Amino acid sequence: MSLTKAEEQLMEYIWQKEKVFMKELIECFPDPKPATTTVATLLKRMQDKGFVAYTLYGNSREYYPLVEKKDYFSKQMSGMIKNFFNDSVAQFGSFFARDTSMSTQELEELRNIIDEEIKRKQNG
Amino acid sequence: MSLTKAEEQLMEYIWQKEKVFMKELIECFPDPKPATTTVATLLKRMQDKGFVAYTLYGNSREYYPLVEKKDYFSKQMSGMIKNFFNDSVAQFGSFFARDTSMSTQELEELRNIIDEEIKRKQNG
DNA sequence: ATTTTAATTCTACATTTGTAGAGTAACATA
DNA sequence: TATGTTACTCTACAAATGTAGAATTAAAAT
Repeated sequence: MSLTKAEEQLMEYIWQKEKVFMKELIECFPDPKPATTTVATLLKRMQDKGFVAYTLYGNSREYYPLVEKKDYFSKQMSGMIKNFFNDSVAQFGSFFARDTSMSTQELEELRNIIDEEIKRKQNG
Repeated sequence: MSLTKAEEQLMEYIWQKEKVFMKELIECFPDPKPATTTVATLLKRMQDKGFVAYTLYGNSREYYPLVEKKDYFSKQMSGMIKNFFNDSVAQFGSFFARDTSMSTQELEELRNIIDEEIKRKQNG
């Protein structure tokens, strides 16, 4: 199962904070901030889906993610790559380099990252 | 505005075919195929959203995309990058290289693509 | 102990999305 | 031209989503 838009937004704040009480979460939102009940509903649904859990402190809960951002994101990416690029990561990469408006500098930075990654994989 | 999951699936077929009649679209789906009315509804909504248009041939319509796949996809990516990577393409690239399960071969392929792209940009 | 405050649950409701039946219009053909 | 065929529109409806009021519970403050 996957997060909806509203849940995803909230999840992003949770990932940022690592651990967080509802009150703090609401403060993360720009005005107009959602009602506490709205956030509570989303948190509930996210628990049901297995994305967050909490530790009880007194009467309030400190929420934390059960799914890592990178795993969630990877899954999202896989989905897109599957749908749009015939399940070929390379085809996607090609698209990404060509058709995303990256500056030369950004491209070079990316190439360096990839280079390092290749080396890292070759060594161990 | 953006496409829903079902619309996106349909759009993918339209992009593949470039021009297509509803009948052919339905054939694209795996069994169990959706009812014609279902596809018709989706096509209608997609027209309203400005994603497809059609040419009339007799009493039937040949649909074609108004939005290019790469543009649509770019926008999707931008959204994700904005949400998950603080609007930094490089940060995304870094994530992509490190945390997506790409083989060394795929990474090398990607590096070559990026290299070419850098050269292309430097020349003209 | 009583009041205040804050978090959680229950319930609700409008909107969006996925899906399709029934009816209608137009075309093909006997 | 009557009849079947196909595509489209209108309408409908269940499920998912975004949002939040009312009631409840529990902690905190006085």
